[in-house]
Amino acid sequence: MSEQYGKIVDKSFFAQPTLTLAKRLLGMELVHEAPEGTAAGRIVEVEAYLGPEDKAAHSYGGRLTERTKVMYGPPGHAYLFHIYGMHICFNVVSGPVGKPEAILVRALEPTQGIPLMAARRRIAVLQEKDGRLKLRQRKLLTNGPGKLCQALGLTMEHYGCDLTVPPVYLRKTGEPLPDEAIASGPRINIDYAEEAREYPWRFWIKGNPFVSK
DNA sequence: GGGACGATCGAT
DNA sequence: TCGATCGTCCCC
Repeated sequence: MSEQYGKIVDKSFFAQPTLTLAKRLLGMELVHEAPEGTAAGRIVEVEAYLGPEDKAAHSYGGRLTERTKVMYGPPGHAYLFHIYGMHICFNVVSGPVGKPEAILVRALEPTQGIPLMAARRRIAVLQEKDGRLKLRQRKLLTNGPGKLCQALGLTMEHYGCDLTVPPVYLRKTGEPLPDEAIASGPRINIDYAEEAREYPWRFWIKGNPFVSK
């Protein structure tokens, strides 16, 4: 086990190119300490959105609105947005000040606060004899960008928060994953993005069962 | 003021 | 494959 285990990331961690940072996020934990309890999961799937040049990005063409403004600030903060009128997605702001890039977290492997996550997701708790949720049930908690926000209790109140301090932060779990353990491919649900549809900017941990469908 | 749309989810 | 559901954006 690494001596880095359990440490919260510091600001310098975010000073790397967005595609590199996206892969470095894989394997790290996203944690939310809420009044009702702490919930966390290991990041197993992400997508990078590279600002003005990327037709799939909310900041395409330098679009600057109340919704997108946090992406123009320093990296390591939370960009959350509403989607389809009923879901929220969580992103890590990336890129230097003035360069509006972000990394969408698409799926987690639950690690802490699983009963709390199940309650938030309103999933009936079917347990094994040892008290753990069945794998099939644990997957339903966080295998999608909207699901993981609901499970962790992330809301628009967390818009812009600093991910190097509680209540929402990133925690190291060991050494970075080797490239051989990482798969990549086109991003999901961006049919409107023309040539950007094909960019292989979705990254996930090979073979991990908690990756979204 | 109003219309169109969406980095999703869950049921069919 | 499709409908739900509403904040955001942009145009009128």
